[in-house]
Amino acid sequence: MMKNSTPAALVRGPADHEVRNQIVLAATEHFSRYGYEKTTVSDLAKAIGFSKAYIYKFFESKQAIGEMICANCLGKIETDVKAAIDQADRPPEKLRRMFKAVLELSLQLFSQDRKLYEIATSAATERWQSTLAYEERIRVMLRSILEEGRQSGDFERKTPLDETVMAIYLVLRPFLHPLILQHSLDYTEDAPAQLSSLVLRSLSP
Amino acid sequence: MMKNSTPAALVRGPADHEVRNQIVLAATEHFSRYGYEKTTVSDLAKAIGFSKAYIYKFFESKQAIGEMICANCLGKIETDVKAAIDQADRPPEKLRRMFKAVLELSLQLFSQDRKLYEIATSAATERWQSTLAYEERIRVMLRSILEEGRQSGDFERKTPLDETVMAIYLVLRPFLHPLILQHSLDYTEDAPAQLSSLVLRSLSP
DNA sequence: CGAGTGACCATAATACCAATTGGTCACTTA
DNA sequence: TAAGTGACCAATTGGTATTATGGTCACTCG
Repeated sequence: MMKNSTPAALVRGPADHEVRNQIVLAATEHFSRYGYEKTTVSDLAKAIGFSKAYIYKFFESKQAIGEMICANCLGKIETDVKAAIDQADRPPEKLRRMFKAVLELSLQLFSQDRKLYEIATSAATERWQSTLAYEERIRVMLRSILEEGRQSGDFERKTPLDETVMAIYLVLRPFLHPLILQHSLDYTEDAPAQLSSLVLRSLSP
Repeated sequence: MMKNSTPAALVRGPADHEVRNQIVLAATEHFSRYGYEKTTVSDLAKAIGFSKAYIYKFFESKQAIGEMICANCLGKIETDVKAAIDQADRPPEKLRRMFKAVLELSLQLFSQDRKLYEIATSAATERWQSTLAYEERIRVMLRSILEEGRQSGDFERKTPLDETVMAIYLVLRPFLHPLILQHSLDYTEDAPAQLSSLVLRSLSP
């Protein structure tokens, strides 16, 4: 099991350096092919033709490398979710798409990049920064849809915004959190539609 | 890991027998003190002064004994939730209390009977009958509140009842499912109030 | 016949030791 | 000095020999 101290600088040494990219590249390759646990830091070193010690000039720990890869992964999902939202122009539809996209993309990671999914699972379970940041960004997206909807008159304005954001986030969470998602597979078919409908009903002015 | 075939008779031999009760009693004691895994069938046999083989005259397997204890446990929660609901007289308040009670009681089991909680976790993860039945009973409770609320005019009547039941169940699930609840501890403070408010807003006619 | 069991089996858990692994540091070399 | 490393350590992990466990069955005995 890994440590998870709170502030912890994850990277060190030269911030923008060719070798850092090589490490990230090799790690992405290895982690997604053999898995995070099965990949040793020496493997990564060998892959880029340097010694293991040199890797630690760039990253605080193996977990730090994992966090980087995980952050990329979640960043990809976030971008795609944003794209899905942008395809709609009215807040209610945006919210529907957000639910649908979050679930589909998470599920896709689960079924197509199982190894990376395992990293995401560890990250969520052990509260890596990458996950915390991702969750926060999801809440921000949620809030901005709500704000837009309140402005446009699509959504009610009485309930405190923070509370609404949190409540909807809690509804979405089982399909965001990799570990929980694994235990919600039975419901992935209808959940996004049913839940976003429920949420939208609750938002009606 | 344990098997989990679908229909499986869990008990066998004489349905109502002194020894069966002794077994259940001893199992409750042992499981909640030492945990399900750490308790061997021989331990139970020793506790009631019979041989291990005799226990198998009453139960199909060790898991079957676990299911019985788990069912008792969940049955207790269900009863208490029912009691909490009955304290309110109007459907909206019933629903609020249901959310609150479900979370409080699950949380209580988690913090006070950790060992039994572990059985419930296995049961939920491996889909024991006891869990499936419990979940179904929760949905039934939900539905009856909804029906009452629709009849009384407190709740809207447009959305198909089944869909509403399912959606609300999905909202509640993270706090019902022992494994998921463990990963939702951060939210237990405000979740029931916020979520039941959201759900009630969605039910308003 | 029926309550109850000892002996038995396949598999799962455990205990144990050797090999790896994450991580550091003094050191080389260009 | 800065890029890069071999050698080293404490802690995990992997492999394995052994034990314990879930479960069955032919059998006893009253």
